[in-house]
Amino acid sequence: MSGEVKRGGFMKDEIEICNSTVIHQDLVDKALKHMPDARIIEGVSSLFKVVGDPTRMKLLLALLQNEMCVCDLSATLSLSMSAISHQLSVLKKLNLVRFRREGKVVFYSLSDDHVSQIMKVGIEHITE
Amino acid sequence: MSGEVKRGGFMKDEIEICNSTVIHQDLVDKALKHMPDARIIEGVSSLFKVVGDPTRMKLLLALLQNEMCVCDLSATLSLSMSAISHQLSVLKKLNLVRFRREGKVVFYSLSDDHVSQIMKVGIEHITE
DNA sequence: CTTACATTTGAACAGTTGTTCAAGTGAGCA
DNA sequence: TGCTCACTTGAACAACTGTTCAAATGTAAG
Repeated sequence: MSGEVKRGGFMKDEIEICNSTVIHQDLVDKALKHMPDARIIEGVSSLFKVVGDPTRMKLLLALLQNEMCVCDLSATLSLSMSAISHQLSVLKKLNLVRFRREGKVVFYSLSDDHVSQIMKVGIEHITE
Repeated sequence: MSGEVKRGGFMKDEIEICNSTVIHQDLVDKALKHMPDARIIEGVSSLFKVVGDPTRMKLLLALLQNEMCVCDLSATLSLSMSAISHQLSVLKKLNLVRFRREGKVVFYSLSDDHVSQIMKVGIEHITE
């Protein structure tokens, strides 16, 4: 279906995404020049993605106050322990929480204050 | 299927989420006391959710440098103009970007520096 | 009016996400 | 040893997300 002629008449193999002349090549170049490395963008956005979920944000906010066990968190968020545990494992994978076993109970806590700082900035900007 | 007997044999009508005794009621209370309002949590997490996508983050990073049109952004991110436009509409809905029409071209820019500050914090924490 | 073109919009689709349910660990205790 | 309990794990499933495609706007110019 409609495998038309592209507009291949150009000498440079240009990006076929924007199939017209790039309007402001200088701006594009400048934006690309200042664009952080792909890994950094990936890292930052996955960090934000984690806090971008209300459940995980509540978990982190709760742990900001105290070290807590899964059952406590379950009661605090009114969510099943399974759901909590799944989300905690996400936070674990991103190294945002630590855990410590004491008998049958597992206590979770924030692993550093990166997250709390980020949440603080977010809250400030929303509430102001 | 399998609508079995739950485990109804308990005397107190306790929270059915965490079907055992809440281990540390004091910690739960403290966490709940300091928990921000549901609206705030929702607002903050949706703000983070927006930046939690690499494409949108790149868009915002590009716009941090210059006001740019859709075609420029398309070339910068190597993504179709349609995809860019869809994501820009998400950013528009959250009031993170402004736009300005000049003839056939629409220029987008950051609507304030909330976002840039948040991205900066995120990048700092990842790169350090 | 017609054409060209930058952009927007809606439908569709695959891929991802968060929760639930049921089964599985593993630690303490009878 | 066997039971209870706090927690974890895997599968399943509905809901959501991001991109693509095709069609629609809206503006400028012929």
